[in-house]
Amino acid sequence: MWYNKYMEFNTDNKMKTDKHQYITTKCQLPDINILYELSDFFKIMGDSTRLQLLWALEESELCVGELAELLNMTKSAVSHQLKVLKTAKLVRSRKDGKNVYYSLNDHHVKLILEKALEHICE
Amino acid sequence: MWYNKYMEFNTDNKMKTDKHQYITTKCQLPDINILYELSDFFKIMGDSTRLQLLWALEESELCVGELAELLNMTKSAVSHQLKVLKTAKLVRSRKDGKNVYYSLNDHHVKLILEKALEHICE
DNA sequence: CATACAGTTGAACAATTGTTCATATGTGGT
DNA sequence: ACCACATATGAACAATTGTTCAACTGTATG
Repeated sequence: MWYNKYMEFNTDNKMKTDKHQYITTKCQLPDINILYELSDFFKIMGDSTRLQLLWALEESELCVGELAELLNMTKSAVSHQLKVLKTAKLVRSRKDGKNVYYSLNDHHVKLILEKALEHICE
Repeated sequence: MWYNKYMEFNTDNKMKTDKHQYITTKCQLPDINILYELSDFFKIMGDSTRLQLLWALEESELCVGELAELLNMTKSAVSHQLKVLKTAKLVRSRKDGKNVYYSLNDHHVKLILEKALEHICE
């Protein structure tokens, strides 16, 4: 007989299909909603363009054009991805004349990247 | 004038399109190949089904049927995802009669999940 | 006001993804 | 040998994703 403290996982897994709007609960034992938030977070990190943007911004704030030149991409593509990162609250923006400067918004991201790097590098 | 120590980012970004086979380098400064590996890792974590599997296996090893019942999924779907996790070396398997038992293969994963949880929970 | 530049946006497209279904493989029991 | 069960596999499908392109907003400058 097997038993597992996370047995209550999918008491309500219809939520997944309709773009799961989470019930915001305080953080304790990982329930299914937390896992949805977690996977959404990892989904955002799971793109090399976005990781490049985050790495670049870890150094200093940069505007869209600079980032586009740095990563050798169109401004449009960069802008699209910055929007994703901003919606996820991973970056913030500051307008200065014609330019919009982006910078990191969350100190956790760096820590997570470091842990993941340890994993990759064995 | 802007400058950034990661300026050499995309000296060779054709590698991205053809499913980037990485040049395995020892871990030091994050170069573009490391970022590809990182994003591949996050991609795998970026699915709630796979996260559920990992969480469940953190407790104890389980076989495919048990996991399927636990997550309320078909055995086929579970098997497919376990294969993804195994290919990524995040789980390992052990055959016992008709059953195949899966367990976590990497201690880093738990640490990363914890860091990410801290981030989610603010 | 006109122009040039910086950034945003939405539609379109190809590419990738996760699940389902049907089928195959392998194991133990009778 | 046969059957029942556990798992794996591949094709098919819908859904999601990232980039490109063209058009748009906004700002500075002449």
